[in-house]
Amino acid sequence: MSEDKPRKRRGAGRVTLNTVARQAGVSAITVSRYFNQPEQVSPERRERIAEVVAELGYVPNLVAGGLASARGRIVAMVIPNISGPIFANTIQGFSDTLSRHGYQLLLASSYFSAEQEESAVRAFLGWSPAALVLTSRFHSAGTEKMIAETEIPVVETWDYVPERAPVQIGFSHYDVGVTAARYLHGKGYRRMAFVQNSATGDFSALERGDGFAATLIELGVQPRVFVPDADSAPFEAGKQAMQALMNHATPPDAIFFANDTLAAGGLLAGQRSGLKCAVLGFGDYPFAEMLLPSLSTIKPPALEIGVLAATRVLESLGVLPDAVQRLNLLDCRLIERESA
Amino acid sequence: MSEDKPRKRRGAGRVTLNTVARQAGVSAITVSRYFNQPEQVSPERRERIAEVVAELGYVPNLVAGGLASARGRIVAMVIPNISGPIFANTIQGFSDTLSRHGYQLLLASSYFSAEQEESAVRAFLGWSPAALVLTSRFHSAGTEKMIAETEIPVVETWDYVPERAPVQIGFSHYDVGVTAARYLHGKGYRRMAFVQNSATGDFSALERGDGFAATLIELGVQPRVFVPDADSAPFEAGKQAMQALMNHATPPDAIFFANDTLAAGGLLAGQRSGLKCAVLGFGDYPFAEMLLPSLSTIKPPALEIGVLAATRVLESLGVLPDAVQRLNLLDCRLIERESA
DNA sequence: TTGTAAGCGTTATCAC
DNA sequence: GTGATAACGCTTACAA
Repeated sequence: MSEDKPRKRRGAGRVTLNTVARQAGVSAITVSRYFNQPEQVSPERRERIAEVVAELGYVPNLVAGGLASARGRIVAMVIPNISGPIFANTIQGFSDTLSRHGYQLLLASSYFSAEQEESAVRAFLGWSPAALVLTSRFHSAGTEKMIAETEIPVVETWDYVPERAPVQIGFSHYDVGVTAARYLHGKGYRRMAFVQNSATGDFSALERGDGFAATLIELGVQPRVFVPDADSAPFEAGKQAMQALMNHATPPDAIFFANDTLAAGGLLAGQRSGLKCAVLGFGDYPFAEMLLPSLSTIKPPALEIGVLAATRVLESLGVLPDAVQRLNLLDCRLIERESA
Repeated sequence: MSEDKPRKRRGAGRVTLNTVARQAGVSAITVSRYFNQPEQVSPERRERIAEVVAELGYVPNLVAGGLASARGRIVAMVIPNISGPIFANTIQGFSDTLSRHGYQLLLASSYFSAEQEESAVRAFLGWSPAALVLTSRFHSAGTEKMIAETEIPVVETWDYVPERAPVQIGFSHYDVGVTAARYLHGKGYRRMAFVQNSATGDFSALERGDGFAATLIELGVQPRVFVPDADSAPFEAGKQAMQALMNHATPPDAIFFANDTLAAGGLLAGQRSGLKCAVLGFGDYPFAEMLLPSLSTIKPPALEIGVLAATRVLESLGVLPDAVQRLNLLDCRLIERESA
């Protein structure tokens, strides 16, 4: 109303939708439509508004828009860690797919801690994101409650089990263990061990171990399991594991590590001390092909998970057309290199 | 007003500040204070409000708060890429430091493209973030205009030059090149080459090369520069570089690569074909110590950059007390391993 | 195709 | 210490 003295307290004198509208000689809602349903605005006005927007350098206030429409173009993701090589590709694929459609990524890491995940989810929900993406199906009771009650789409990544309610995009970690066991057994190895992840809270890694052990038993082989010091550095934990296992009276002839960093540690420890033992990793981290011997490993569909998660989110938001067939169970690929 | 029939159109029947206030028998603003300045609310009411909040599972709507106060607890960051080993640590440190103080991270990647960076910045500004963090000092004109006009704090990371207006947190890439040249020269090498990054748009890498070349010339050594195919995969580009350089009539005795992935490619190519050439990388990527020979490299303060950037942001927002001394120029450390 | 009026859920302001 | 009231900048609903 007070057009001559618009500065009140907050956005004092800022360029708003109304500024643009006045300048263009239209109403605010028309400018709003220009941005959101341009086809509903006549070409002449469209052109005029475009001019004014450029001239004034107007940037739509998405916070206000989000409040008014109760749906911001923002998607929240909680992931165990950002810097690890494994999830980074998922984030990248997710973020890129989102931003290609005008959505932004709100990100936090949980470090495999259910409490940290819960607090991140709580904070995120306050932004009323368009969707929420989590990792794995292991959450705190508080998180479960929130995702059960929220109305926004929730997607779980890096996991796949039949009975869950939220959409899941990933693969069965148990089956990865099965694949590893069959592969090594098929190569003729008979004394096999699994090395757990040193990061506590990585339940998915435990599942890989379970699948591995169960399959070996089926095949008539008694599996051994090595548990590194909790929360020790993975590379060092891998070295430690290799040394400990090879000191045994009947050392293994093949070891399946919970991830490639552990495997790299094992490989190097074996290499440096002249031990002969096949090594299989999980992750296909960028360095796997750089090692000597190069590391055989199981490659999870990290990037695809991110892209597909974003796609499913955009579908349920109506931004993308619904896929006819929703294939959310992805494949892991065994990559045979020199180490096993 | 219509308390008996609150469902209008949007947030139909949602738990809001008012719901809590009514239930607790106080006014909305008191509940608001309970969250933002709890010390201004009497202990009895505080307790009562806490009960109601828990009972109703109330989550404050940060979008509404952001609109009302014109400052959301959200910080935007644009980084060349998320999945690369080099920036991942910066993001991690940044995100963790922020969330420790109740701020959330809005993230996008630019792939070293000034256009993508600009479009990300434009989208982000619409969320009126509390601050904006970019990478390097190379931006499009549009981005420069926006950061000049915005009133929120802008921080540039991974760079440090004296004359810039925005706060910069990082180091001099030119000086990294100087360090590399002096180090290799000091080790007795005399025929040296620099391998550029295969990713176009990585101007910082070019600066490292400049510092390297200029210093070598000062030292009386003529530098050679190898330029890989534009946008080829870095690991392959490194192999290619090594092969090409070693095929020369007077092959180099030491090569400084623009980053560790390139260096790893070079190292492996040399290793596999029995060539003898010292290799120095940049980045200290996680695999550097896993290679055979292990990779000598220059370690940038990736994590520290993220933490410090967040710290500076929080300081300028008044969340953290202003540091007495603001040391924004960080050190790179040369890590001597086996390869050089 | 365009406009008017009424919120969205919170915080700033000012009064008590 | 507490509250009434008016924004914040936009979109929904409805009308023209």
